[in-house]
Amino acid sequence: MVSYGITKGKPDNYTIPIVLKACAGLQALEFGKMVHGFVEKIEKTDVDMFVGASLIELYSKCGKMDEAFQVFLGFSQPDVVMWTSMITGYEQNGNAEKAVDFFSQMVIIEHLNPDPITLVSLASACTQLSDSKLGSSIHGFMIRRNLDYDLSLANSLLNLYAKTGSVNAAAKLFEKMPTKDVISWSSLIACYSHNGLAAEALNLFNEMIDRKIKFNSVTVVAALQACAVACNLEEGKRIHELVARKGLELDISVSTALIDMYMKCFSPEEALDVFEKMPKKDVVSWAALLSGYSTNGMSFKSMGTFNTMRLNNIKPDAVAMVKILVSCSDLGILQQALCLHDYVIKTGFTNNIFVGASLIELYSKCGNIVNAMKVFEGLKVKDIVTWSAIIAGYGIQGQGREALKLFNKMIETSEVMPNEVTFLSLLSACSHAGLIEEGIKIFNMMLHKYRIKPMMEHYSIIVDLLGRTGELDRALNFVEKMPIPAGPHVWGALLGAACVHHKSELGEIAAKNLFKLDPNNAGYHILLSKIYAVEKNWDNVGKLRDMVKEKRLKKMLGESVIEAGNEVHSFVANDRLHSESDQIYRLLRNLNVNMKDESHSSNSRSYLQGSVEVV
DNA sequence: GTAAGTGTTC
Repeated sequence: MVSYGITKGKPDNYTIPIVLKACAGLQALEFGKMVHGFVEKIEKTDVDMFVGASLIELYSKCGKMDEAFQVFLGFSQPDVVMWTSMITGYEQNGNAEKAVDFFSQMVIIEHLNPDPITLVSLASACTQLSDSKLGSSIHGFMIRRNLDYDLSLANSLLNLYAKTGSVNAAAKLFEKMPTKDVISWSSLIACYSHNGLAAEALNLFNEMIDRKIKFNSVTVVAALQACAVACNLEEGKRIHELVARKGLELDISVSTALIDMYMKCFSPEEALDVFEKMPKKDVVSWAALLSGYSTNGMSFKSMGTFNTMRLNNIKPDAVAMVKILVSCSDLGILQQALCLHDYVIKTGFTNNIFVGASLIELYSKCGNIVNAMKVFEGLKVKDIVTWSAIIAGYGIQGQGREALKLFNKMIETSEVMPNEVTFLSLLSACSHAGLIEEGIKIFNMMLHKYRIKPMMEHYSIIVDLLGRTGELDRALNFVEKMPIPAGPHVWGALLGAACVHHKSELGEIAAKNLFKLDPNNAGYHILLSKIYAVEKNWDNVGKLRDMVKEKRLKKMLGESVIEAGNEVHSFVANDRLHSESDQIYRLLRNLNVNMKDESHSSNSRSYLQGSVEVV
């Protein structure tokens, strides 16, 4: 310890917590341990609880919950603050279950009264666990104890509702809050954005501006996300100008959100412009750029960006890794897949379940199911995403029976429960392999055994399955009996089937619905005209062609890449539609948005030698 | 006189 020549006076129970807090803030574990030693030397028993709470905070901020618990055990009658310190510690170290456990012990066994701060930490733990039920009971408790005036507590509850998708509860709570700060406003805006309610989010943001309530970078990020989900370029540009005026543009999270917004609004040039103006770029901004390119059908450029990123000595995190694997999947280049897999191994992401699922997808899309299976089998932990990915993989290869076998294995040998996407993968596998009765059985199993409500995608795959095998009456009957109005993909599947089996009457029914639902899509007009052409009904063919011209419809452009020998060519194809498997994988990823960078090994630097070079 | 708590980007 440094001596300042002060010989009189020893640190006491007032000064020690201050020193410990400084250690916690600096993550200075060794120094903190010295202070701990000092405390134990002068106070063998009956350590002051203020000192105790500070010690718990020190250890938990340094990620040492076992040590924190040892300190806690040294007290026979810990008070609410000490209990709360433990709850907070577990929560902030990602062990929300333990946090809730401690809370129950404190209340049920020790009969201690939680205060607002205890409840804030408990609410954070519930958010981590997505436990909105427990959240509601916190809310009830809060009201009974007249604690609903506590701003931080209300904010953390608001956040809980926001993250668990309880939009109405969040909005209601916000309305009832007697005081609101920028966190309350930002949380509700983010809540709307994350739940796809872009108009509500932007309205709220504009209300803030109208009422001259100060917003910050967090608020702006949430508002930009709303523009991104709604593909609202105009509003996005307006917010861009606003943040530029306020000097928030150079905030790294704001610029990254701007890149993301421009990319999702299909404006890659503007996104690149923002990126290039950033004084400092981190792995998140690079990932936004490269994943944006793949969103815009420029996966080739995405791969190039990944290389530039590494040349700039930016180490990918698990999310960036997933993004680049997805770009490579879009291209379907096996040679690159092998390089990236090599890179994943060398950077120590092999046991990350999200990276694993993306690798399985990548190999499946490249047609190498053997390697996909090897990756799957090598994963220590297999969650529903990895199971669904391998099932979908077999489905794409047309190996429906294998997919069904894997599903049965999953149910028999693991605790993993199937979700919407698992069933989508299975149904798609059945459809590709022409397994009608199996597909129907799976669909019924989803409904009755697992009580999962079908999404539009499930309906359209069933229609596709029936249509593909020529069961057109059954398909139409199925559509008519759907509990929700059929969407464009359902009618599209029916139209496709009518086209294959030359049924113009059925094609007309499907097309009529499609023209209503998706009037600007040229593809449907062209499909119907193909049916007429087979019947040599040239009048109707002509009428349809005129319609397309009149509405100035164009088919969507998309990029494709072919691998020829050792060369890779990128070209623009004019009819690249998003395939079913793309959709399944996209849904699979979306169902797992709360991805955390867990297995990031610290000794992973760039190991790029010859064989690992990407594109 | 002293201890615990809320929202951000891929």
